[in-house]
Amino acid sequence: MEREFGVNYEYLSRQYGYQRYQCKKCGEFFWSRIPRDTCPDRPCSKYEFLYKDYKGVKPLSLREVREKFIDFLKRKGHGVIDPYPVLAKWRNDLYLTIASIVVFQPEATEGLAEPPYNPLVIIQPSIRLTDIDNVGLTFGRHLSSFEMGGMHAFNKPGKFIYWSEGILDNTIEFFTKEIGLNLDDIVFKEGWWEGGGNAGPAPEVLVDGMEVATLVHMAYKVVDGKYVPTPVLVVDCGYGIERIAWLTQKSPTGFHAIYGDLVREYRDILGVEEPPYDVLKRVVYLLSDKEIGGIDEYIREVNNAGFGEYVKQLVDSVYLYSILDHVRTLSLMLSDGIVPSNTGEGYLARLVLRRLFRNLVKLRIEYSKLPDIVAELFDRQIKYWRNDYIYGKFEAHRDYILDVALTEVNKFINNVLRGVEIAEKVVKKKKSLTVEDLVELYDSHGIPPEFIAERASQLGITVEVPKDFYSMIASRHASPSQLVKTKEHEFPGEIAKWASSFNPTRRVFHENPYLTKIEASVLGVLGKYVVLDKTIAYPWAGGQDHDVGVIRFNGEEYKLTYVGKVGDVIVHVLDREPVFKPGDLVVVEIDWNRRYTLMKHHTATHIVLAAARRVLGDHVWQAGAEKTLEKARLDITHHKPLTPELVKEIERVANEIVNSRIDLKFHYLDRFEAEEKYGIKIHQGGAIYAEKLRIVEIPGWDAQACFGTHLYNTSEVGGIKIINAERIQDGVVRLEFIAGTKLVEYINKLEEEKNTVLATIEARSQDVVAAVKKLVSDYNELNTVVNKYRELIGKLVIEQAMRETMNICGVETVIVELPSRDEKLSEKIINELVFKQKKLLVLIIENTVEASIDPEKNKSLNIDLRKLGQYLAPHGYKGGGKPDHVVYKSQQPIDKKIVLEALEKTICRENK
RNA sequence: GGGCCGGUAGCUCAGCUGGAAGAGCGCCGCCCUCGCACGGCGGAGGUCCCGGGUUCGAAUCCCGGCCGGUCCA
Repeated sequence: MEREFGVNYEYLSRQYGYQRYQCKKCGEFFWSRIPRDTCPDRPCSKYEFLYKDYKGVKPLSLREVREKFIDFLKRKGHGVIDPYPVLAKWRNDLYLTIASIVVFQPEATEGLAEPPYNPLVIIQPSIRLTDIDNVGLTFGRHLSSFEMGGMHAFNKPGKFIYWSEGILDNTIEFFTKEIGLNLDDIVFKEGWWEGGGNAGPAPEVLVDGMEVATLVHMAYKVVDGKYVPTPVLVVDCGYGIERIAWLTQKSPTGFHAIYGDLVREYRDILGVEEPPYDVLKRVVYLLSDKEIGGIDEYIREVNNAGFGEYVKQLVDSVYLYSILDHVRTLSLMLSDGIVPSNTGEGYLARLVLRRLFRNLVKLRIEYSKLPDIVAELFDRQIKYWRNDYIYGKFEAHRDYILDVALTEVNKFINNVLRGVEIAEKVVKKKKSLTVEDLVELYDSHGIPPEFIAERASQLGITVEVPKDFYSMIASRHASPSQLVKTKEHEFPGEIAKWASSFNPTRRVFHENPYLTKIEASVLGVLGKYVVLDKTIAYPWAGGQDHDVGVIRFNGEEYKLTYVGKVGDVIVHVLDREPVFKPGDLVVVEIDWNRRYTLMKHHTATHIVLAAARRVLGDHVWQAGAEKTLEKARLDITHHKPLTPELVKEIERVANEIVNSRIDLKFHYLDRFEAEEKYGIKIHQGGAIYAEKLRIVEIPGWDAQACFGTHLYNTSEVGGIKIINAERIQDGVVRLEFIAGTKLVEYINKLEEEKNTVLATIEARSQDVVAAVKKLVSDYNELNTVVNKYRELIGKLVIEQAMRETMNICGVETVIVELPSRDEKLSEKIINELVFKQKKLLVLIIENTVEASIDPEKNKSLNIDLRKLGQYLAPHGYKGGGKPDHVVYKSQQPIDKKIVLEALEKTICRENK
């Protein structure tokens, strides 16, 4: 199998004179034209390319590398695909585009749909955050986002494009003829690639220490840990566009090659000094075969290399590079519509944002200046990439990018300020910080331990941050779960199994959503479950509620209580077991009023989404939706809560679409055709993997892959009223709305509520506002009066109590009885009698008796009122309290005599 | 989707081993001052997120929910 599907090294040897060698350092095998002891890959080799004199290589900019790559493969018969977004909305197992092949998975790689061209070439910006800590430290080898030059072909039985020989020919021709390298410079290292359920041999293309391409021969599927040949042999070759540019330019770092003048602009903004050109290049060279785990190791290595005097510039530059990188990655993410959030892909954006901000802090940028600096950095980057093939789109999303950056930087600042407070509190309280404290501060409050250590040292406390801190965090979290679980209403296993044995049900509700009655023949019956050859009953799917109705047979009528989907088979659930059998003809009739409302709500949902995108921007995606008889619900991504004005504006635009009387269009297209025609925005309801997608189009406004039943014209919606708009989580706003005749029901309900309010407050006029205002002012007036009476009664009660003061064993005691609870009155009485007059107060209200004495006074008296309990308990009193304040409760009305006796015993014995 | 932290006066928060709801800032009035600031005295302002439970008694303990934050997928 290896030989059949594998890399044709034999061809490499015969055609190009390569021979196999084993690296004496790492032991791996590689192919070279000239004898070599070691492979030209780190850590076995340094970046030799930095100082090598390539005769035929001209320095190429990023753009030139891209152009050469595309033009070359175009000449070799490859069709050109424009870059896809980094937000992988067509996949439900990935958030971000991590490689060019991701664009074509799974439809093209599984043979479900034809790719747009075959073979094809694409320059695909890809995001990989796993190595984000290394960005900067490796001077350009690691980037959080990079351009992958993708060379792809899909070989199917009967349609062979090219395989290993073609891969090797193209690669060698590109690097020699287009880039100008000598064949002797190019080495192929044997490798194996595995990911996303696929695998295959994957030689790495190495040039003097730099891996410039990986040639994945995707030939296997991984099924239960075993390699199974794939039906489609996929050529998945990725060329590192940035690395190639760096190689040809031989600039000290990859960042110089990518960002050119922007490096200097960022230096000026951030006040970072440039290390001397030769020093920088030398350090990059010397460190290029080292594995550098962090900034401390880096400093050590710089010192070891003898460049200690430049350490500050060199360290600051690492942060600078990482800042350049993060700003570009974020601009990409935000341009493609990611909304920062505490969950999902939004969290990945926030992760990069927070790292960017932390790096700025490390460059000693003051918090107060952070917002301006951040805005400036994004602004410069957007300008730098103006009109660029890949990043030119930044400019169109400038407002959104800057808005998000500022929102997030402010959140970050608040978070840090709050974090410092929390950290200080803990430090002050405990005088020291344990590792657990650090973990909690980071995990629950997002405060990095470095920040705490710094703050603590200012307070004179040393805090040790363990080296493996972040892996401790990782181990604190549970093992990873599935990325996305699509919610489907599920039948019991046996029913699902039974249903899936039938042919797909003909979906007449798609052919004509206005049919209310149809004759169909029975294919299968299992208990109350029925499968027909065709149906007009819509199943629970795509967030649209199922239909209800009846199925008739021979004058017998069965209620259709639920309709569901098992794959392409539609299952009808009846109220009881039917008498009809497979082969019988039945009549299906649906509840049209319900269906029509659901249709209106569904079309309204597409309209509201279109309106929200128009009003708020392209970053708005559907994050969830549900259409029921009562109302429709649409969750959209947006970075801020919606103001009432914005909600009104969305509603206005939505109704404008209704009034424009637009005919909807329905198409069946494969994914690539649909994306080509309508863009990635068709994937609103999550990815659907199918040969053909059903596209519902509101021309000029919206097009999405959708299973639901829709109106033929927007005007049928009648009208749309947004009844609720709330933020349901960070980055997601929920809109709830109703359409059509539901508006009347809604208004009727409001009217009823209004009338109920009016009736309850016995208003004479129909003016609710005036009536409620009057009610409130009456209430306030009444309160004022009650307060005055409370004042008066309090005074009277207190006066009477004072007159009736008793002397119990030398303690001045007063008894007050109140008919009912009034917290404010009690408070007043207690304040006066206990704390000012220094009496022992017994307050009897309903079934409770409360005794209190001023704690100050009690210091000399030394009475423990809790002793009352001993004497009261036999009479069924329960309670307790503090020495100077107790409360006892009885089931019966309070008997004053019992209380007085208990009090005497308590005080008199106490004082003896 | 999961873990963790939090929700108390207009704001920032304390109180959380159950027992009379607090501080600072802000607000109102008075004193001091030519006036302001500072200072002093007095005052208003509370559904202790919601619901249930345990208890004589819950801001505090238990259960459920809502909301916010944060980390990780």
